[in-house]
Formats: sequence, structure tokens, C-alpha cells
Amino acid sequence: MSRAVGIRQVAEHAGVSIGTVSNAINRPEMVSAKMLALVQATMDELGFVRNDLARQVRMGGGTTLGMIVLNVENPFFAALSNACEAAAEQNGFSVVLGSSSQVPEREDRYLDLFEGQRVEGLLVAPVDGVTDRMRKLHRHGMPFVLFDPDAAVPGFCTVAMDGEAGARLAVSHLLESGRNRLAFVGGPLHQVRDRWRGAVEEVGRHPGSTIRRIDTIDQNVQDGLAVGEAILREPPERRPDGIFAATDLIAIGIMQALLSAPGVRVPEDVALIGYDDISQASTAIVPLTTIRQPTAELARAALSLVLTEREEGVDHEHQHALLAPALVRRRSA
Amino acid sequence: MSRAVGIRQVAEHAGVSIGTVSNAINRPEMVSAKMLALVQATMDELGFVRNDLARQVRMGGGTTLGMIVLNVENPFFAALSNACEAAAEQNGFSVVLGSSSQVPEREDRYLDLFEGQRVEGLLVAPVDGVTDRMRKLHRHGMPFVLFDPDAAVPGFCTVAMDGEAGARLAVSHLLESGRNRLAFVGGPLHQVRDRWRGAVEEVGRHPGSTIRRIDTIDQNVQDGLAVGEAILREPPERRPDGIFAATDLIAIGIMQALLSAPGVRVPEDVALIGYDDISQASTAIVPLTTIRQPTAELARAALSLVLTEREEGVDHEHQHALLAPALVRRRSA
DNA sequence: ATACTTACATGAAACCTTTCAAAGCACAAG
DNA sequence: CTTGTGCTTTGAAAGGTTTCATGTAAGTAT
Repeated sequence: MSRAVGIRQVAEHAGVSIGTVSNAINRPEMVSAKMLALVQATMDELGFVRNDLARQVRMGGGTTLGMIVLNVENPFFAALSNACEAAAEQNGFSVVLGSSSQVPEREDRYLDLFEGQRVEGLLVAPVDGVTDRMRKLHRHGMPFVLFDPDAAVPGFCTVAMDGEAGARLAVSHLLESGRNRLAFVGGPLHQVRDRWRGAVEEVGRHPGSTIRRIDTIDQNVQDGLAVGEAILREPPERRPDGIFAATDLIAIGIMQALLSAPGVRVPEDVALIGYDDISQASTAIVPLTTIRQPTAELARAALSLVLTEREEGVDHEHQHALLAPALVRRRSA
Repeated sequence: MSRAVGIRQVAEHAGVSIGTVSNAINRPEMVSAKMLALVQATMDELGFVRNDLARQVRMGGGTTLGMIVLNVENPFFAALSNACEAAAEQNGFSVVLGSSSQVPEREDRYLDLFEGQRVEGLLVAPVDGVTDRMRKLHRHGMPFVLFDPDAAVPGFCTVAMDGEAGARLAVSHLLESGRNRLAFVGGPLHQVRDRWRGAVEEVGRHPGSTIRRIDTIDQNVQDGLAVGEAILREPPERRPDGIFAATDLIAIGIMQALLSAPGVRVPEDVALIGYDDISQASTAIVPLTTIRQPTAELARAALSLVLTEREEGVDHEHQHALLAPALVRRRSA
């Protein structure tokens, strides 16, 4: 059972001191050529790999960031986490990923895990806003960046798309194409409030047009399906003629429901516009017009903020990065 | 700067010994009621959280598993990693996720990271088969489970769908619906060899039917698009009348390309069948007939194997779990 | 009052590193 | 032969935890 080959085993086997082995690893220039060779030979003879945990305990401060997303299975977050991983790699950090699945308890579990693990910072898309747990963590010095569409979170750095601007783009596109009975569908409200706000604002600029909100509990295809079916049950003259969905997945669900009814056409009868530009959007039954979120830029901004906060510590001035969205015109609106 | 509050600070502040604090945390029954209360009060006054790294250094053996998938953005792997995380949670473990993006160097990087981190075991979908790096790691005692469709990997536990059976299901479905000029599209070959084998085998059972293979370099919508366009460039009488794609994403790409050409219908002119049953499959332009991979069962099997290997150690007899796939009939075939 | 349990608290060792002051050594200069 | 100098190597401490053999005090039996 040769398990547990540590720096000590290497030292013994090579007949040198522990300190020398450590130096050979971390400051090769401080060690004579033949020692270095000897130690290195011994190391890979024994198959030594440094125990990064112990190292971190000693040195304090590692190289790992924690990230909590709402749902890995949501393509937007898959893309975002991937982008963060790439951005972190460029800065010499790693990202470990957790998926809260929109469950506050799972979110808490990951916060605990990451805190115990002493990660260097946290990137989180909060299920339901900033919790006391997070505030405490942050106050105790944990660098923290929120992916929160609501930039007003006080005391935290946030990174987000400018959801209001995105919503305005979407809604004005609908209005300009002659729609005037709009519906906004999305939820939970907290996560989409800015989109809703922007939509309302834009509608306000166009007298004679109306918008109503239809809430969903999550943001996937199933929720959209349910909403679509509900809309179909309304008398045709009451149905919206333009729908802005807070998420592409929701939009796709709505589309599927609508198209399953005979005689309902998209976009002729109902124009539909989504949000995120996930890859599915372009391959939907009717290619989906949507608002693009530039995940790579989001990721870069988030990493830059979290690392800055790590450097500058408590006296850090919190920033709110708001990235500009873009309208992607396809067929559905 | 109250940073770094450890068990020692708690002990001092409460006026007890370090050992007592540790006992209060880990064996509360060995500590008198009032001590326990005192210590706990002190702990959350100071905001103490145990340093799991140090704990692991001392105790040896943590509670974290590493997982490397080919691409988080691929919905199948998103679902699989999610399922693994859930399964791990039930066994009191956590999973940290890495995405190799099919790049061997990134795969290696994660292997190194996880080894240094002393994870308790590894779940990996290998980019290009078992590498020396993996073999060495495994030989040094790292529990290892491969998500590899090729069950013949010697010396390793593997978990996979029975790709041959899945392919037979798919192909026989195509043949029974009257198609006989089939094409298999997928790649890299290593990752889909079993599907290809099963397809060939089934075709062999039906005299008069043929199948050819079209290789792709990756497994996403783009690859499918390219193949679809290539097929459209062939004269109609040479085109396949049934296509079995190694992946839903590829199938969706092909579908999109085919349907963009006027007069080509799915499934009337070309029947199309995918593999994985990702959520996108049901929301495609023509809902996609596909082979379902039961990710939850895959995950459970993988976890059970990796934990078993962890318990039983070197003398462990390696198992190959092969799960049965199912045909999901929708509209495309 | 003495001896013997019980129940709890303690301090030190251990885990695997890194770091740092001190020691060793060879060799040139005085 | 001593002293100084520069370069390597060493041993021990430290980092935050767990564990274990002792120590202590109170409680019980005689």
C-alpha cells in the first residue's frame, strides 16, 4: 500500500531534507543542479504530486473560484459557466460549478461548501435575491459578484445585461411591426424585473398599446408550454398579438403550444420574441427573434470584478457592470 | 482585520482549549452542555466556519469527486452532470465539474487539478480514449469511472448506454418504415464507434439495404448543418432516405439544413433519427425521433461504481455497466 | 476519609506543506 | 591558520484542524 506519497517520502527516499524537496519544487534556482535532478528523478519514480490542500492551508489563498448558477441545464447558464471557466483559466484560476436548480436550500448548501473550501471568490446568480447568508459571507471578506439583472443591489458588485435596454429593444420591435396588445411572460419576478420594467416603459411611449404580465415559476420550455396553452384558451380577440418572453426557453414553449393549435401562425397571428439567444433559438420551429446576451463579455467582466475585489479587499468600491444587449432578428417577430 | 477566524480564535475567545472546540464541533456528546452552549455562541459570534481543507489534510479522505465532461454546453452532458451531482449529494459527496471542450490539454489540466486537490474519485468522459495520464493516476489508486461507449476499456470501470443496442433500435426503425439507403453521421469515431457498429450490424440483417458513414469532427448543430448541406449537394437519387445521427444536436443541424431546401420534407423524403433525447429534440422544427439515454440511471450507476472502487481499492474487480436505451418515436422518423 | 469510577477538559502530536533563520561548507583573502 | 564570503542545505516553526493519552474534579462505594 504505497498510498500517500508526500514530500516527506520523497525526501527520505532521496536522502535529503524535506525543505530541499520543497525548494526543488518551488524555487528550483535555489538548489544545486545535481540535487534538483536527484529530487526530480525521485519524484516521478514515486509518482509524487503535491497536495494542494496542505499547500493552501499553509500559504493561505488558493486559486479556485466558486460559481453558482440557477440551472446548468439552462443553455444560457451552460454558456456562461463555460465562459467564466475560460476567463478564469486565463487569469490562472479555476472555477468550480454548482447548480442551485432554483432551490434556495441547494444554493445555501453550495455557499457553505464553498466557504468551507475557502474559495477565493464567488460568482452567483441568486435564486431569490441577496440573502442574509450572502451578506454575512460578503461582510466576512469573501469577494462576491452577483449575476443579477437588478443592478440596484447595494454593497455588492454586479454584472448583468442591461435588461431594461434589452426589453426596450424587444418591445419597440414588436410595436414597430404593428402589434399593440402585448404580453410579457416570465418569472420569478425577481429575476426578470428589469425586463418587465423596460417593457412597460417602452409601451408607455406608444399611446394606444398595452401590455400585461403573465408570471411563470421557472424559465423553461414547460412553463412556456403552459402559458401558451392558457393563451389558446382565451377568445381570439383577447389574445395578445405580440409576446415578449423573458427567456428563449419560455418563448420556445409558447411557440410550440401556439403552433399546435390549428390556424394559429407565428408571427402572422402572434409575434414572439425571446431573450438570451441560446443556440436552440435559431433551430426552433420558427427561428426565434431574440435578444442576445454576450456571455463571453459577461464572464470577463465578472472575473475582472471578483479578482479586483479580492485584491482591494473591503475598501473596494462596488461596481455594477451593465452590458449592452442586441436584437437578433429572425422569423418569429 | 478580523480575517482568518479559526478554531484557535474561538478557543481563545471562549477561554477553553482548542481540543474542546473541536470536540464541540465533531462529537458534541463528549462535551458538557454548558461548554457546548458557550462554544457555539462564540462560534457564531465570531462567524467561524471550519476550514475543510485543513480538516482534509489532517483526516485524509474528503468528500469531493471530480467530473470531466466533453462539453457542458452539450445538453446531454449538462443533464448528466446534473444527475451526477444529485446522485453524489445523496451519498454525501459533492461533484466539481470541468469541461474539456474536447481539448486533450484541458482534459489533462483538469486531471492535474483534481489530483492535486485530492478528490476521492473521478468520473470522466474521455476526449480520446484512455490516456497514459489516466492509467497512471488510476494505478496510483485513484478511483476512476469512464463514461465510455466502448465498454472494452480494460482495467477501468465504465458506465455507458448500450450504444449498439440503441443503434439497432434506431436503424431497425428506419428499415421497418421502408428506408433502405441509410447514412450514419457522427464523430469523432472513437466516441460513437458502438453506435456505428450496431447500425452496421442491423443493416446486415436486412438484405438489400445499405449504410454509409459520414464523419464529423464534433457533435453539435454546426456539424450537422455542414453535413446536411453536403447531402443537399448530392443528386437526389443518391441521397440517403434515412439518416441516423449519432447525436440529437447533429440531427437537428441536418434537419435544419434539409428543410431549408425547397421541396425536401422530413420524414417523407428523408427520415431522421437522433440520439440522446435532449430537451431540444421535442421542440425541433419536426419533433425528433430519437434514442433516449437515461441520464439519472447513468449517474447512479457511475456513482455506485466509483464509490465501490473507492471502498474496495486496488483489488477491485472492474465492472462495465451497460444501460438499455429506448426508442422515442416522434415525427421525424 | 480513602479508593475507585465517571465524565469531561486539556495539551501535544500528527497531517502535508512552505518559509525562514541558522548551520555547513568550500574557497579566497588576509 | 584564521576570517570572511557566498552558496546550499537543514531543521524547526507555522498554518488549521483532529485525535489521543493524560490530567482533573466530582461522584460513588466502602
